Amino acid sequence: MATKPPAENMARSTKQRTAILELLEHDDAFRSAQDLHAILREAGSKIGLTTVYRTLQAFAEADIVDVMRLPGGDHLYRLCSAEEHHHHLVCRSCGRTVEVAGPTVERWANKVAADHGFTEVGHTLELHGLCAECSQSFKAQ
Amino acid sequence: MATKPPAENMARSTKQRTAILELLEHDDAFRSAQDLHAILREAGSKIGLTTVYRTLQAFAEADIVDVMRLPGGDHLYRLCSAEEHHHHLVCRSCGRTVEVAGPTVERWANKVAADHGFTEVGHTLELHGLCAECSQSFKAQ
DNA sequence: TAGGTGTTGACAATGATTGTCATGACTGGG
DNA sequence: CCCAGTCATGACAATCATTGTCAACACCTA
Ligand SMILES: [Zn+2]
Ligand SMILES: [Zn+2]
Ligand SMILES: [Zn+2]
Ligand SMILES: [Zn+2]
Repeated sequence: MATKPPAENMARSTKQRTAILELLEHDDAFRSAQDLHAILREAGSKIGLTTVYRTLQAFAEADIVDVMRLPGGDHLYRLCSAEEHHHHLVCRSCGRTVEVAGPTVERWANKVAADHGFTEVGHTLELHGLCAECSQSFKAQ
Repeated sequence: MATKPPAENMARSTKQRTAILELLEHDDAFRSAQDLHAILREAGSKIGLTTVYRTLQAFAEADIVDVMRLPGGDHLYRLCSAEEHHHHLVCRSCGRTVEVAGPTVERWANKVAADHGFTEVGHTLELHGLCAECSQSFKAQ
């Protein structure tokens, strides 16, 4: 149950990985591989789409980034500060994301699972809505 | 905020829809469109894959079935008894599913969202583990 | 029973993700 | 500093669930 090995398959440090990491550091919303690729190309990088996909996957395995799935099924990535288990409150308009801990939920989940005889329980939880700012914009039509 | 119109686009009753519905009625696990299609063909039906997809979508829109997404991104469907909002406790080995209500979670979600100035909040939550039976099998190696 | 319309199914198209593999970029040792 | 040994990259092909198309069909009702 320990945290995964820090960097399973990230032996070397490269321009591409650095570039992606830097992008993520200046962004508090979840982004897709395609988005990041587009941004990097826009900025003049010759990075390949495949590389972006692979790098993001590696980051995810190493728990360097959090992954979330869009209703459509696409993967989105975000650099998260919290080291421990947490969930996300995402603005469905601008993408702004807040990390939230859910001790209440964790307890509830464990109890429910136990009550039904389940073991090895895990869970996925995500909150989505309109952030304060976007709520305003919408109210003002 | 009322429940969606019962049957937006399901004007007629057909053999295919009946067949799919019947399959779902005798199954308490989530199944994919492809699974259901395979089973129906197996049983001699000439139903088309496209039809299964469309029907399942329609059922989902009409809140006749619940949808869940696999880590890989595929859609799974299940006929649910509870009419109100609920979540799922799924066995990741055999797929057996239990419906659970989560008043605690609902309250928690609303509070967290409000604390951060978010409005129009919704959430997705799912529990997965090993059911009592599968836990046994695994323990017995 | 016949017509109007919702449905079907074979097939093509989509599009994000993954596989391939020759070429290029790190890094540690000499 | 230079080189070999790897690991990483990127252009391109391949997957594969899902969606789009559209002519042939099946409901249902008047
Ligand atoms: Zn949690
Ligand atoms: Zn916002
Ligand atoms: Zn359900
Ligand atoms: Zn089970």
